[in-house]
Amino acid sequence: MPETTEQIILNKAKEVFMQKGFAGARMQEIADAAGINKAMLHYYFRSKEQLFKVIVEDIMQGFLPQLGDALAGEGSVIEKLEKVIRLYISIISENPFVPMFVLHELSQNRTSFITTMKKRAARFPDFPAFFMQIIEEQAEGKIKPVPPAHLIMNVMGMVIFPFIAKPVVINLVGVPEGQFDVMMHQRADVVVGFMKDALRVDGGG
Amino acid sequence: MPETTEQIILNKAKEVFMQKGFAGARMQEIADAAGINKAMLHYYFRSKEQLFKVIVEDIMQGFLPQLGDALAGEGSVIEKLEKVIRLYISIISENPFVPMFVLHELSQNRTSFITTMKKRAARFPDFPAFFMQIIEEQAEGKIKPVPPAHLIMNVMGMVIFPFIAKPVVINLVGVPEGQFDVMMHQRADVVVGFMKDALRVDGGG
DNA sequence: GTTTGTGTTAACCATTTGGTTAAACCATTC
DNA sequence: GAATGGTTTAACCAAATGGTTAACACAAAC
Repeated sequence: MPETTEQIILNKAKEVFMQKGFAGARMQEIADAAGINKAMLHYYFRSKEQLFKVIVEDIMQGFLPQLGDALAGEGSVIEKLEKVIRLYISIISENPFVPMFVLHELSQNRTSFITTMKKRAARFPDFPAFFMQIIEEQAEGKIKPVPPAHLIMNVMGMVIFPFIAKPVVINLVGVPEGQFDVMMHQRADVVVGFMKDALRVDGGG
Repeated sequence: MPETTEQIILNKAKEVFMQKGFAGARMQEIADAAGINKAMLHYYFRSKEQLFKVIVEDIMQGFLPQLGDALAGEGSVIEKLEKVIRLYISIISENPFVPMFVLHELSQNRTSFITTMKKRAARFPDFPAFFMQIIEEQAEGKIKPVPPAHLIMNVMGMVIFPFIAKPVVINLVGVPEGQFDVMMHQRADVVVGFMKDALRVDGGG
């Protein structure tokens, strides 16, 4: 099955946008990458903004529902957090540019994508429900009383930050480029362990 | 003492570059913000890249040495990490755009700033030395055996990530805008506690 | 009060960039 | 095989953008 032109554009545009950001990306570069004329971009997707929007939503569609699933099912808070950690490290490892891209564009609020997402997505992460569960387990003394919002910030930070900061880790901390991927491989276990140790209730809470 | 034109440019350019990134920033916008002619920008700083470079180095100069100091002095690993957490949350709170800016531009490696920094800076963070200390304390059984690089990634992730992800926290997690600043105020204590609990060696390690 | 040199401006320039147009291509339909 | 309609191309366009230039302001030096 030969890829359709539209698909080729979408894939290449995704690459370019993710690495350069909206402002840094050039329609000509996308066209070149896709091996087509620049006019085709406008034929299939009206404008740069339009193309960008489609891609952002496409990317988010690959991330948010999975988070929603992980938080929604059965299982204790710790089990769910472990699931989130392993899941996100895994999918980010295969899409290492996504976090920086999403967060950077979000910080420009060029996209009101979250509103868009919420509308269309069942399987949108239900944080209030998860926060409730956290509070309950903390009341039962099953886990340490870390404020829910802080807790998920801790976990998401530990998971996502290294990918965003890869150049810093390599150049500033001094981890060799090859070593980095190995580290990310071990990382799921490390973060899971760290999280469990931090939440463990032992002796005095 | 009236601000010199050069200083005004520097300050305004910093604002614009930090919020829009290099690619998104416009020389005209910087000129307008500074209340001067666009030609003045080139009079004082030759080119956009030049101006950008000066600003990046300026910003880094305000961050790296402090990290270096915190890691270098006396004190246990936990004490140093606590110092780092409190210090960085404090200075990032006052410069909330810096992390996203630095990390994004770094990911474009538009700047070889780290090389530049290393050359000129005494007080450049000495990670190898700090890693040694971590390994020693872990060998002595004072703290849990988390691989050093992972440990600082954990801490830096928990500290820096929330600022980078502010729009996500507000729109996705659902924290009200005003609440966010309050949370960041509490956050140093939360992260310090989380880190200590995770590193505590109790009963079985 | 003229010279001198820094600071400042308005006008201008070349290139880049997102976007458009009109014609050509080409498979399918009649 | 002519007509149809979606696809593709080359050429073009206007606006934006980084950068330059030549003249001007103006205080200090002479």
